Amino acid sequence: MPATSPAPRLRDADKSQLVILSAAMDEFAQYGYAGARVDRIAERAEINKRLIYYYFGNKDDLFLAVLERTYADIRAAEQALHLDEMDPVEAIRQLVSFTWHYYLDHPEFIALLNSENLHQAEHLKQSDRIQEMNSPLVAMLAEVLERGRKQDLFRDGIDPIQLYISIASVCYFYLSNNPTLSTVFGRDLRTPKALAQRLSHMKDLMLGYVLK
Amino acid sequence: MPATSPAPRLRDADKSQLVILSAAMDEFAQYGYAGARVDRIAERAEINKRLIYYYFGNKDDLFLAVLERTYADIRAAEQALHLDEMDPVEAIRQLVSFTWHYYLDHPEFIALLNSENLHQAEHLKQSDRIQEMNSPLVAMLAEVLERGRKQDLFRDGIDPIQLYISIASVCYFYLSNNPTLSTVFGRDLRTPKALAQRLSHMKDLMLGYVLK
Amino acid sequence: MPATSPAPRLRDADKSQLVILSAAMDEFAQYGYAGARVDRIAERAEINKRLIYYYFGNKDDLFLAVLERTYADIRAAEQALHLDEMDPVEAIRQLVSFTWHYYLDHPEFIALLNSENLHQAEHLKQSDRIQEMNSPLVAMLAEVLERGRKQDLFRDGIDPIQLYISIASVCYFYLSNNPTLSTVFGRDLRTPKALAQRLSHMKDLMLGYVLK
Amino acid sequence: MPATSPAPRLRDADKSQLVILSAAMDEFAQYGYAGARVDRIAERAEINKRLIYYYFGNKDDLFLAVLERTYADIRAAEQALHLDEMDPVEAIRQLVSFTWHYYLDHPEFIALLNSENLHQAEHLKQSDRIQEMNSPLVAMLAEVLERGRKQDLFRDGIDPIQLYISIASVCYFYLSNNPTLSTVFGRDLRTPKALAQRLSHMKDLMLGYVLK
DNA sequence: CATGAATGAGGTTTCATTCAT
DNA sequence: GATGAATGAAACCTCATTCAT
Repeated sequence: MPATSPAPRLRDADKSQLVILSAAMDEFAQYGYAGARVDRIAERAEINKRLIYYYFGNKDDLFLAVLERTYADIRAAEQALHLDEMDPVEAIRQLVSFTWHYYLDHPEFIALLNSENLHQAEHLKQSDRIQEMNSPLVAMLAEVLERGRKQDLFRDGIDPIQLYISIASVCYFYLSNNPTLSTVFGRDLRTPKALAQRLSHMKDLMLGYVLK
Repeated sequence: MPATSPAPRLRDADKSQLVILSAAMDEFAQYGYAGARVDRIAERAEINKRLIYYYFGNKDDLFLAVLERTYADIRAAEQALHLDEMDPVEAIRQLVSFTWHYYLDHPEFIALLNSENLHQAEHLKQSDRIQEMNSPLVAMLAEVLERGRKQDLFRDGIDPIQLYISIASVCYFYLSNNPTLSTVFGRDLRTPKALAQRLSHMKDLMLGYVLK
Repeated sequence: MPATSPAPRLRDADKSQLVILSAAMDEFAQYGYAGARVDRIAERAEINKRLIYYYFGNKDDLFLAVLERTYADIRAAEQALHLDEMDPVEAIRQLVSFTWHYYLDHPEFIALLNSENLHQAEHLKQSDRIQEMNSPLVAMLAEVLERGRKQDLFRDGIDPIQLYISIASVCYFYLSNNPTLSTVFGRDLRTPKALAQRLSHMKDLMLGYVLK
Repeated sequence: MPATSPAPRLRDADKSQLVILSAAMDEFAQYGYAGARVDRIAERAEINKRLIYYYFGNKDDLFLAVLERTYADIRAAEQALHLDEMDPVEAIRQLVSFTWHYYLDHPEFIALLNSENLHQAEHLKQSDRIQEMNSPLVAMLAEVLERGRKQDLFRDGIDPIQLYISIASVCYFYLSNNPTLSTVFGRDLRTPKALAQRLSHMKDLMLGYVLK
C-alpha cells in the first residue's frame, strides 16, 4: 500500500475565494451586473457577505474578477485547439464547431459579455491581465487560411480577423438572442434538432465563403 | 367665426406619453432594464415622476411599451425595403446593408434586445402585439433566394431563416460587442474605415455563400 | 369680530425640512459628525429616513446645512448687539457677557465647531454662504477700542481681531473643555457659582488688559 | 563568556505595544474617536489587528491608553518648567510661551481632548491614573502670583486657576479652531507671522491683566 | 506571541412606488 | 391631468470584534 498523502486540500482562504467567484459568476450571468445582488451571491456561496468585501473589495472589482476568470477559461480552451494539425477545410469546420460548443456550454460567458458591453467595457478596460490574454484563434485562423490558399482550395484576400469575428457572431448571436428570436419566430430554437441545423448551416456558410 | 383653426397639435396627454417613452428608451438603452432608474427617466422627460406611473403603470410595463415601439419602428423600416424589385445579387447586398445600417443607426435596439434576452424575453412573451408583428424580411429573402436559384445564380437548399439570422448575427454582434472587442483587440473597431471594411466583408461573406 | 385667517401653517415640505434640520443639529452636536447616525436623526425628527436624503442629499450636505443654520443664528444674534451705543468699558463687559451667554445657551454651536475643526473645516470651505456671513463683532470692537482710546481710557495699539479671538477663546474653551477640566480638577466647573466666577474673571481679564 | 551583551532593546511585546499606541494616537487625533478605524491603526502600526485586541482589549480601552499617555507626556513637560526660578513677569511670559508651544507642537493633544470632551470625558472619568496626575502649573502659577504681589508688581486677588484656564484657553482655542477661524476670516491664521503675532498678543493680554 | 479568516450588526444610500392635494 | 411629499424595502458597504490555528 503506497504512502497516501492527504488530499491536497485547498486552504480555506483559496477555497472561499473560489466559492465566491463561482457564485458571483452565476449571479452576474443570470441577472447582469446591475441586476445581480451581493446578498444573493453570499447565499449562493454559503458564506458571510462580509467575506466578499474582504476578498474582492466591492461589487465592481468582484465583477472584474469574474470577467478575468471567464476570459482565462476561454483562452485556456482555445489553446487546446490545434488547427494547424488539420487540413484546412476540416480546420474551418472545427473552428466553427469549437466556438459554437464553447458558447453553448458556457452561457455565462455570453451573459457576462452582454452585460459588460452594455457598460461600454468599463471593467475590462481596467484589466491589464485580460488585455494581455490574446486569443490564439486569429493567428491559427490566419495560418489555416494561408494553407488553404496555397493548396488552391481557399479564395484569396480573406481577412482572418473579419472571418473570426463572423464565426463568433453567428454562434454567439443565435444563443445570446435565443429568447427573443424564439419568441418572435414563435418556435423553440433551442431544441436539439434546431441546434444541429444551426451548426450545420454555419459550417456551410463559412466553407461556402472561403472555398473557391 | 375666424377661419384660422389652431395648428393641429398633440394633446398634452399624448405628448407626455411620447416624451416619456422616448426618455425611457434612452434610459433603458443606456443602462439596461435593471440599471435604468425611473427617476432619471422623469428627469430626461422633464415631467413629474408620478405621470410615468399614471400612464404606464410600472417600470416593467414601461419597458414593454418601449420594446413594442422599438419593434414597431424596425418593422416599419423593414416594410420599406423592396427586395423583390432588385436582382438577386443586389438584393442580398441590400439586405446586408439595410440590416447593418439599421443597427448602426439604432443602438438602442441592440441595447434593449440584449437586456431583454438577459431576462429570457419575459416582457416580450407577454406582448401579443409584438408577436403579431412578423418581420417581412424572411419572406422577402425566401423569394430572393428562389429567384436566384431559378436564374442558376444561387445554390440550392439554402434555409432563408438560417441565412436571415446569420445576416443579423454578423451585423448585430460586431456592434453589440464592439466595446469588448475593441478592448481585447486593442484597437478601435468603430472608426469609419473599420465600419466600411466590416460591411464589405459581410457582403462578401453572404454572397460567397449563396452564389454557386 | 375680525375676519380670522387660518394660522399661517408652514407647508409640510418646509416643516419637514425644519424638523430634520433641528433633529440633525441635536444629533451632530451630541455625537459629532462621525458619531452621528442618520437613523437616529430620522427617529428624532419622527420622519422617514428617506426624506432626509430627499431634501438634503447625503450626510455631508446635511451637516453643512446644519452648520449654515448655526452660523446664521449666531450672526443674527450678533447683529442685535449694539456696542456703539454703550460707553467703552461697558461695551467690553457686554461683549464678554454676550459671547459667554451665547455659547452657554448654544452648546450645539461649540460641539459642531469642534467636529468641523477636527475635519479641517472641510464642510465650511464649501459654503460660500457662510463665508459671506461676516461677523459684525470685530468691526464693533474696533470702534469701541478707538472710542476708549480717544477718551484716554484704553491703551493704544490693541488689535481688535486678536482681542476678539481672545474673548471668544476664554468663553469657548471653558465650556468646550468643561468635561475634561472638571475631571482633571476634580470638581464641577458648571455649577452656577463656578459659572458666575468665570464670567467675572473674564471681564476682569479683558478690562485689565484694555484699560490704561 | 564574552563581554559583549546584546544592545539593550525593547522586547517585542513592549515594542508592539508602543507602536500600536503611537499609531492609535495618530489615528484618533486625525479622525476623533468615532471616526478612527481599528483597521487603519493596524495598518499604521504595521501589525496584525488581532494584536491590538490582545494588548488593549478594545477600541475604548485603547483610546483611554492613548489619553493616559498623552496626559503623562504633558505632565512630564510641565514638570520641567521651573517658574519658581524666574522673576514674576518673566514667569508669566514663560508660562504663556510654554503652553502655546506645547499645543503647537502637539496637535494630537488638542484633537484628543476635543474628542474626549465631545463624549463628556467618559474615558477620562474611568482613569484613576490621569486624575492622579495633577498639573503642577496651577501651584507654580499661584506661587508666581504671590511673589509678584509681594513685589507690588501684580494686582491682588487673582485666582490662579482662572488665570491658568485663561492662558490655556487663548492658546488652545486659536489652534483648535484654526480651520474654521481661517475660513471665516478668509485668511491663513497659521503662517509664521500670524503665529508670532498671536503669541505676542497673548503675553500682552496676560501681563496687562496681572500687572498693577 | 502572532496571524489570516471570518462574522453579525449596523452604517449610508437608493429604489420603485404611493399618498394627498 | 398633474405634482411635490413621502415611504418601506432593500441595496451596497463598513465596523469592531472573534475564531482557529
